[in-house]
Amino acid sequence: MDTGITLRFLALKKQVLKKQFSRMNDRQAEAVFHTNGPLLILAGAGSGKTTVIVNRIANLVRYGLGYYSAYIPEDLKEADLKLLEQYSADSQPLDLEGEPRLKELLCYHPVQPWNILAITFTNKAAGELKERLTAMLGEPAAEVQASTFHSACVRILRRDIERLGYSRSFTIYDTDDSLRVIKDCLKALNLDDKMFPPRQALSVISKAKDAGQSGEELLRSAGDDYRITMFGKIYQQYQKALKDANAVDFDDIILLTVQLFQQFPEVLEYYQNRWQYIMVDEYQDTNHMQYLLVSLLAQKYQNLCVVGDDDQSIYKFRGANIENILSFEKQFPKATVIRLEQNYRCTKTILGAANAVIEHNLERKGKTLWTENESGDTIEITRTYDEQGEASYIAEKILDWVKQGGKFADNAILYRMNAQSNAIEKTFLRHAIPYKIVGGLKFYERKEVKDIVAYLSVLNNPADNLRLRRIINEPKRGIGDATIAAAQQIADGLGVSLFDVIREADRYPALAKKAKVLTEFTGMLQQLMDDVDLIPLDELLDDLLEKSDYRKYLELQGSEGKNRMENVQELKSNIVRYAESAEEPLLSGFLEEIALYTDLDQLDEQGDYAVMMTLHSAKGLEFPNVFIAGMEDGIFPGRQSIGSPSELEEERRLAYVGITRAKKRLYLTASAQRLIFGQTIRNSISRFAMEIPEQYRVLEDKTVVTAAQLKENSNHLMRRKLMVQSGRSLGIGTGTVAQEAPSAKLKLTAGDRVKHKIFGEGTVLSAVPMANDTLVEVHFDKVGTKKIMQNFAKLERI
DNA sequence: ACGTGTAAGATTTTT
DNA sequence: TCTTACACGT
Repeated sequence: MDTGITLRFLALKKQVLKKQFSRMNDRQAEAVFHTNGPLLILAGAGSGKTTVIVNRIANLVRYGLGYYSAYIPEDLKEADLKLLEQYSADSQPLDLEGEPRLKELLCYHPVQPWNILAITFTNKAAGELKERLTAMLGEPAAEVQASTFHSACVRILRRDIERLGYSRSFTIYDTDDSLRVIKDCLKALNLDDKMFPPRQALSVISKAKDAGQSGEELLRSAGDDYRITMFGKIYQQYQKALKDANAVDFDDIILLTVQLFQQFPEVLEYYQNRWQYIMVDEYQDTNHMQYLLVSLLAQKYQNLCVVGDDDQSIYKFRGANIENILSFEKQFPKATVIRLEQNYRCTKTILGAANAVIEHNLERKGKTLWTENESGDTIEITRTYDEQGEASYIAEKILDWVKQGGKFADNAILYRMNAQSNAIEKTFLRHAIPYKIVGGLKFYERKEVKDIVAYLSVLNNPADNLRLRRIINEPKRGIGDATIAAAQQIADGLGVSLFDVIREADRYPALAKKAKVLTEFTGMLQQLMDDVDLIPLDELLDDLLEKSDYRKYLELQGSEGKNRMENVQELKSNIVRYAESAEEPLLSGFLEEIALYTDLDQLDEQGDYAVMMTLHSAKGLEFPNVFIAGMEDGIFPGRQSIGSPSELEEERRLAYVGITRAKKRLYLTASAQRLIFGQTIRNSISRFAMEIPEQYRVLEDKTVVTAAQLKENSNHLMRRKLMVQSGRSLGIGTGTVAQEAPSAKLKLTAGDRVKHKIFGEGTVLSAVPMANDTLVEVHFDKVGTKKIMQNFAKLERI
């Protein structure tokens, strides 16, 4: 064959394929066309990393190794080149099925979608990835596995955990459950929980698990260190409790999977063959065990692509090991490294600020983002007198924005800790700004929801002692601590579960007195268990509410109970939603889903709400306008981090994440004083704000309070008392949608006589329209002159 | 066994 | 400021 035609073919093929991904810049295209071998993509904020992942998968599935392959199809003819030429300028998706010859020319070893595993940080990210893949690839996208580390591992464990001595119906314990177990262990070991704070114990155990250390190994490594010895004992006890309850914690999910792979090479090989192409997003936030997991899986084919940004590593406190990304090239010597440094999200101003701030960190790979976007508005740094002033400032800016035709949903308010949301929430309520809070009081952490989930968990896994004890006397059945302790003792003695003991309570003299209630209780559960696989899940929930008397119990609680019932109903609609979406709805499947669920996952784009969340939750999101509240030394960076250079760097990375969430406008607010944990503290402006070069920012000082504002503030206090807690009802971790929009505009003028619920009757002195309301000054006959917001106080004219 | 009251404690970030 | 734990009385 003459070489001219083959060379022209290879060049033309590249051209056609490149055109297929013409929206990629050169670096991105390089990442997309890289197929085999380890690949590290250092992707800066807003550099289109999800797009790259999606396109890379699409390329693998559609064209396989086609781009770089020197393979020449059989009987290549001039007509083939003509065919390719036809498409060489066309970026429309090619119809490979409709043009078989085109497929032969362009594809080489296309990858089966089910051979691809994409790991993301949150379920939401996994969902988005799938959505975008479906848009590009159509049906085959469904076969690609996109999930979090935890859900991928749970699926693996569901198949094979019996090899490790657990049963397949294992329960997943969240942090709260784990803490309770630790507390029980401390009691059993006769240890003081002040000497050994449960949280600290849990963190020690978590670190040990990340290092692959068992309780015994921790104990052995302790030497004569008393504290570590004790933590080792707690760890042993804790792990035994989990295993007895057939439960795993978050760390176990990863650790056990790794152990499964290490101890059973045939299982590992199965998954190595199953997932020949692995992609990991947010690689900077993986911990050591996750690294181990990934390297085991990728060992055979070495087709591992990790995407991350060392500057956005913000989970060190949770064990994330920034080393994973910093030394990827050492761990995978043949790795290709691609840097994505063009930012498509932010204005030049915002990006300049972000770059300048992060440059103060020493521990980094070092990269500088650039953008072709416009320079945009200057960053406003505003210092207010107190947190109410801060909140009002934010509210004002948002109302301005909306008045100019913008949406509430264009705005995000980010803060360092959830406690800061309160002041902002109240102010938004007052200004009728609709908002949603992500995180904070979580839906699945509410007592009534946890109770019902505990019931369901026990139905699924009767060995789950912890959850059984949670519900055994909820609602009250006359089964007290003494009875439970006696039963637990028998259970421990016989080496069976608590459930098995109380089910046959009449066999044990120690339980004789309570045998009737105990067996009634287990009988009730048994009836439900018999139905688990027979009736729809939502019916099961209804039965449960009746048979357990939980509904009755809530009904006796008046309005509070009503509220709780609403949350239970919300749980039920979640079950229905799950049953509709799952291929095979199972109780265990539902429990698994909610165990790995976070509030972030249900943040939807529908509805026009301003969003409030912590800086951590904001990772991966973007908004036209971003407010970062509490830009103060002592808050952000937090007090504890100021002494430690490495912690300070982590805080600075968090600042970097926050700043780069903004597409158009960035507002930083600091308060001269604020009430936190019941104490007033004074802070100076955050060093991070000051690290932004002056060319990008303006500083505005609003700390000087006018007399009118002071009065306004005291009115707020008064009004707050009137407000009671009107909100706080809606389900699923949403905050409350601002209630009533300003009611019928009653125009008041000086001289009008009005009536107020508490102050009685009075005469209007002045009325000044404000944001969404009117500030009226009224001289009340009995209590003198007051300034009030008209709509809020529901003034009536008489 | 259960409900009430008071005291102490805790507050970073979360799969 | 808010929640949780424990002690007390019933």
